[in-house]
Amino acid sequence: MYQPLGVHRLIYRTRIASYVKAGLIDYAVKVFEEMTLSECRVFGIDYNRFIGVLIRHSRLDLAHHYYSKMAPLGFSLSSFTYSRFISGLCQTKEFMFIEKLLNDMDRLHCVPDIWAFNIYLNLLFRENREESALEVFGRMVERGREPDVVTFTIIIDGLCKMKKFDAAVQFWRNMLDKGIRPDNKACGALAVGLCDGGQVDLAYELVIGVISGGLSEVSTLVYNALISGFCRAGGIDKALAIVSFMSRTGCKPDLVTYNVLLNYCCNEFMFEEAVKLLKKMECSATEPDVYSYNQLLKAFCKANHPDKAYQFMVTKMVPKGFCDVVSYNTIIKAFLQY
DNA sequence: TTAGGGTTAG
Repeated sequence: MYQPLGVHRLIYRTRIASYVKAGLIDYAVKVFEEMTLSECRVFGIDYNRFIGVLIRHSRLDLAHHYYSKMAPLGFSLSSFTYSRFISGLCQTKEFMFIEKLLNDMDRLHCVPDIWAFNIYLNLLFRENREESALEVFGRMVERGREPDVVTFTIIIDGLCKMKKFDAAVQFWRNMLDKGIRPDNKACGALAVGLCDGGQVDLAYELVIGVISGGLSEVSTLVYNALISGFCRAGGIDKALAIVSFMSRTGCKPDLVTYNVLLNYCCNEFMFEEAVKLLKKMECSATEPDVYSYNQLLKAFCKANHPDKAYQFMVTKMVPKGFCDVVSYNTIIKAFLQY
């Protein structure tokens, strides 16, 4: 009986769609394969849709396979599918193939979307391929894809981790010049990054600059990074000033804020302040944790009072279940040195 | 459907 090929094609498509809907990708693959071997023409759109499905289901090898089959037929993917393909390949770190897809897109004059670029940039920095990352950034700008706050955050974070602070700050300024408002994550990347590298004053200047300029609102984490940075650099006054500043902006100190300050007091033999802080915590909604108690334990030991430390441990820490390997190591070391 | 992870101890 005569049946036009269009009907066959429709049947194939329907079968594939129902298998995909049911999550039976292997069956869908079989039908697609059958379709390509049959007499009906398989169009670019069929490859596009099916490769899209394979990418969504993380079947990247198969997606690769069909991509190489479709190219000689003169078919190409849609810009959307190319972008999803690149994003997917970032999970499997297939750099060579990503580059091939980028070049293919160039030839077709289509540009990956912002997600594909950001995901790729992030991968390159995670793999310490800073030079390639900056090249990709240049390529992105050249092709007219405007970087956004996520792009800049990835770059700033990556550069700080590589200790390239000047370059990171340049990108921060570049972002502001473009009128992009740094959000909490962007401020976090810069604050944490610069403080880790000992550039606390610079971190403070840049981050507080955008907050007091009304450009950004940040979370406790960002303030904590700065507070901790100043405590480590011996700038307790600045640290305390940030604590009152954050409270004024409606951002309450949390457990980490208290612990950072406790840590400072205990290292600097400011025993009374430490006890006061601990009591304040015990009375507040922010109850101390094992970290907090370990700070006090350390303070007793540093003051050459392992006996008092032991008392503190037995009466205050053990009943609350707040003793860990750090507590025991601290006290054992103290008794050995006593 | 699609992304940025990062603050405190011995």
